[in-house]
Amino acid sequence: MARAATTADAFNAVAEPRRREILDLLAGGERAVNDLVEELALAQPQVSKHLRVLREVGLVDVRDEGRQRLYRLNGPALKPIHDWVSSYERTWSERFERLDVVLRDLKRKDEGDDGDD
Amino acid sequence: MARAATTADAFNAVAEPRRREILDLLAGGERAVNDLVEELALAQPQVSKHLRVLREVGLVDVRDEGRQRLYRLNGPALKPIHDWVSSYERTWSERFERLDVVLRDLKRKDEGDDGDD
DNA sequence: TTGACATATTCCCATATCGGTATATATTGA
DNA sequence: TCAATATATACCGATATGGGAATATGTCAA
Repeated sequence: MARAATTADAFNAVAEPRRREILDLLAGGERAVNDLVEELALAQPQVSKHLRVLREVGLVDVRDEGRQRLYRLNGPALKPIHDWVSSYERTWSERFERLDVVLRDLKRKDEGDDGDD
Repeated sequence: MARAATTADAFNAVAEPRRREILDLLAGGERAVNDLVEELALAQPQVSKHLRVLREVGLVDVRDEGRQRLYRLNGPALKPIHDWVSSYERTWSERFERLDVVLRDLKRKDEGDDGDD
C-alpha cells in the first residue's frame, strides 16, 4: 500500500497547499478556470487537475457557462476537518482552559465534597 | 517533484487516519508506544514510524521513562489547521449565516442610506 | 554478561502523486 | 467548415509513501 489517495477524503485533498489556495479564492465567489490560472502562478493543466481532486471529494461544484466552467466552493465538505480539529481547541485557547477549570469545579461540587485530594 | 512529505506540515501529517487516531488517544494523556500498539490494531514498527512523523511536525513530544518512551500531545501544533478551516465555518453554520445578515445590516446603516441597490 | 523487554531503524515493494508537455474535447463565431 | 478560445486528459519521471519483515539500539534485572 502507499499513501492514501488525495481523493480519499477532505483531509487528504486539503493537505496540498495549492488546493487550499484554490479554495481560498473560491471563497470569494464563483470563478472560471482561467481566472484561477491567472491568480495562482500555475499552469492550466495543474489547476484543472487540482480542481478535479477537489470535485471528487465534494469540496467544489461546477457549472457550465458557455465555453467556461465555473467552479464554486462547497464549504460544508470541510466540516469533518473542522469537527475533528475543534476538539483540540482547548489545548491552546485560554478561553477553553478557563472553561475546563469551571467545569472541574462544578463536577467536584456535584459529586459531593468528600475531598479526596 | 512528488506529493509533499508527510512531515512537511501538520496538514500533511494529519491526512493519515492512523495518525489522527494516535492523536486522539494521546488527547487522553501520555502513552507509551506499546500502549498505542495495543489500542490501535497496528504493528509496533508502523506505530513508531507514525510517531516519528508526528514528532517531526511538532504534534507530539516524547519523554524517556526507563525503557519506555512516553508520547504526549502537543495540541497547539494543530492551530494552523483550525485557523484555516474556521474561516469557512460560516458556510455551514446557521449561527454564522445569521451573523452575516446582522453585519450586512450594520454596514448598510453605517455607510448611510443612499440606497444604491 | 546475559537475557528479556521496549522502541527505533532499515530494507522491500506497489502505488499515487505533482509538475511538465502535448494533445484531446468542447463551444463559439465567422 | 475552420480558427480561436476554454478546459480536460494522457503520458512521463522523480519521489515519498505505508505496511511487512527483519534487525538494530537501548535499558533493566539477575
